[in-house]
Amino acid sequence: MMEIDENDLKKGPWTPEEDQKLIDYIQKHGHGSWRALPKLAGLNRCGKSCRLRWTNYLRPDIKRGKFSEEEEHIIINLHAVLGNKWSAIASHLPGRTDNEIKNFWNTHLKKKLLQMGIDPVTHRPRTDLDLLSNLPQLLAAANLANPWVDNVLRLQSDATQLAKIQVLNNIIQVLSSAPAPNMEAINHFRSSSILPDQHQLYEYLQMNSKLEGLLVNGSIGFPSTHDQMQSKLSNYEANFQLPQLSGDHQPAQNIINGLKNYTSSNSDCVDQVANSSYSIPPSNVLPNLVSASPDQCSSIVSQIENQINSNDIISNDPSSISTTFEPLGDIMENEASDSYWKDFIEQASSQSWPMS
DNA sequence: AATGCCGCCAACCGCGAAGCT
DNA sequence: GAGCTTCGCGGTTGGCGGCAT
Repeated sequence: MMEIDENDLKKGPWTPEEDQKLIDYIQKHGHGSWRALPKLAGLNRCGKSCRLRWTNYLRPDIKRGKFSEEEEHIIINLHAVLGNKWSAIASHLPGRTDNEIKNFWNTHLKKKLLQMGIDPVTHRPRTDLDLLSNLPQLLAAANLANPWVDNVLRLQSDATQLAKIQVLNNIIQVLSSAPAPNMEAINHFRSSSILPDQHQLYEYLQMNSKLEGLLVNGSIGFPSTHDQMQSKLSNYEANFQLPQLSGDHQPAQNIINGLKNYTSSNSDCVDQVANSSYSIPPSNVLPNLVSASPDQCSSIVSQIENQINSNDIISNDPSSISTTFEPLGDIMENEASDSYWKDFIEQASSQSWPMS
């Protein structure tokens, strides 16, 4: 425990006597040179150890005890902007030291954010999926010819519908992660006249995690039946109470309505595929598929793939969302019976998203 | 009661920046 | 400008206490 280093300087925990010596000396003389201080104060410690003891523990203006909820919010929000700049964060919290904040972050806040589904490093919703980068595989999945399924041809068209739903599922994930607070967004708020308070920003972070949780918490990240899909959407709708940061939530509502309508009108398809021996793999582990589809299905899929490749829409950059929807809209236009699909894509792409 | 595990947090360590000669 | 010293920061360590077995 207690240790003496090679220069006979004491290390380890400070005794009350040592604390008192340090306090007395600094109150009388100020700390001056930390290197010279221990000798002058009669302490058998190195200057660095004295400085740390003073700045992290003995300073009279130190606030001890539990962090308040407001302090928590401030730390989280500042961390989103500043990263691990503990001293910079501490400067916004009178009475708190960088060491204390760092410890609090590592032992409490980090876990809390993870539990909320927020990546404590990026402050964006955690996602194990590579979102739109799965799109080509996903769409290829519509071109099904699963050797384990007897009624391959019927399932092929069903799977096409299902793939679309999963595309929408991914779109929601992209949208829900798009407005995650980042440097730019927070700076925007700072300079704007609609500066939100810390609580609003915090609620906003929580909202992101709710969205993500609803979408990815399922065992395979996708509702397996029509009923589950509808139930998920209802939950999503019920939870969709974004803080009023910068306007309406119409895009999100459109998406929810769109998915509800779409899954309603295709409930047979969703249930059939889900209940068949064809199982929907996790969206990030799509199977290798053999092309053997009816003309219509095959043609749609290849068009989608071509469009995706030619428009280079695979991106994790949230700012690319609006352009992402444009080629999809064009593609869907070719399927006359799915005019709603196109409307939905257009609606989603034409509306701006809060904070984006 | 003894033991092991785990979370918390004070303290240490290493490194880079700033200041001084 | 180079070399040395001092300071401050962020990452890591290790002791302590609480809890489970």
